[in-house]
Amino acid sequence: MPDLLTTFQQLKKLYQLSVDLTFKDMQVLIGAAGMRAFAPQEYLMEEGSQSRMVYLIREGLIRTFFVNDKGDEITNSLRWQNQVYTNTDLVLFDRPSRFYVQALEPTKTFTMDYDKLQLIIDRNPKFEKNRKHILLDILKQSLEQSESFILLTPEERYQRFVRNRPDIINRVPGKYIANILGITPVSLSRIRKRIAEKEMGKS
Amino acid sequence: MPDLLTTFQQLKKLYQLSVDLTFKDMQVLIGAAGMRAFAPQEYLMEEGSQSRMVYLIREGLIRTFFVNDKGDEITNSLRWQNQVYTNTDLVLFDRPSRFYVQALEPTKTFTMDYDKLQLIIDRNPKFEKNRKHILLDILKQSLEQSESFILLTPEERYQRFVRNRPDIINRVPGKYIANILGITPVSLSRIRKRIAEKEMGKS
DNA sequence: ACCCTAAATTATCTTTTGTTAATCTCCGAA
DNA sequence: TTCGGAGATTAACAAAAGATAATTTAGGGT
Repeated sequence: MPDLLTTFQQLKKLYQLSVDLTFKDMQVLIGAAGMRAFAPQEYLMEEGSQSRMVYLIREGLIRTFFVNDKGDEITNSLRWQNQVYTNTDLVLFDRPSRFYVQALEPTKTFTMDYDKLQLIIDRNPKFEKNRKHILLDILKQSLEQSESFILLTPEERYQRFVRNRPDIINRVPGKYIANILGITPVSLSRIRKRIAEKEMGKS
Repeated sequence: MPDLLTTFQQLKKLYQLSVDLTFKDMQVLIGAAGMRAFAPQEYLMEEGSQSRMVYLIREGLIRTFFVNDKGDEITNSLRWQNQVYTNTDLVLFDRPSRFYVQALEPTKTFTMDYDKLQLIIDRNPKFEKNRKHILLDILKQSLEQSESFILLTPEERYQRFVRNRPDIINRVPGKYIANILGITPVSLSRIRKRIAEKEMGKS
């Protein structure tokens, strides 16, 4: 059994949940939730899925990707501990998922159907205030990503990624990082080399 | 005075508002709203603004931009008729605006303070159902933009822009379009030339 | 109709990226 | 321990983008 209290405190901080939300409130949610573990390479979801499952990642790391015209997999996001994944295509936009979702590490999740989650939140006014936060979190990330493409060069995007997610960079194959930065793995390799050479020059 | 009924019907369609929302409901909102017109080049908002004003554009076109380290203006979005602009930095993320907002055409808007708008929505349950739609619309646009940077080349992004916004392309200086596509105006010019040459070859 | 200015295009050169293929490295399974 | 394979790096070349500056185009104001 995971350390639920720790999980709760991390979540509260991460999503800036209101102070009067207690561990007991959280237990209502957790009591109604399922649990599911995924082995590396295993899929949480596939293209075309109409799943309305919400996953809270307790441990591990997942990637989402789509398959382009040429048949290549293009990774477009990573999620890890304490983050939420749900099929936004279906839940927000009423269309089947365009993505595959795959565990990259042994991954443990809480699971709950989206509609059931909404029901519980509806019935408990304490949750109401916090409902927006996860949606806002997704929006914030997305806005930041768009901005980074407009404002930064690929090299700068990589450096920002390293700075913002130093813990993640060593857990994920570089080719997935490259996709997320909008470049090829070969180009990422060259960028790394350039940066290393600059670092040399400095010291 | 604008044709409010037409505006209402357009909005209802654009944001997929619920069918039982009547023109009369809308008039409650409009009655509480102010109006403001902007001349071309005039600013709706400047960097550092703590304005909580929500603008509904009745007519015209605006751009948002930031100023980078070098002092260049980088346009990062365009909004036009029936779209909403608000200082998302402040309203969503509690920080002063990083953007300037400028009218590019003679622009007429409805205006209302964000908090007042929320109050009215709170008091009228008919609006409640529809509250999410504008936020979702922003999110959808942002997700699509991020995706386009990961999946498409600059040339493909331009072609998608032309296809999706044929009406806008002729109303806006190309340099702003270039910014939004994440490329330089010079590069946009070359892309246009390449495309024109390909079109030649076809016919 | 003319001028002025901003925007767009073109030219030139440098830098970066994409593409493809070869090589290298490392880790896990047998 | 060895072998196989995936991922990373490197190489070589073509294509595209960035930077800067010169030139052309187009539109607004007088």
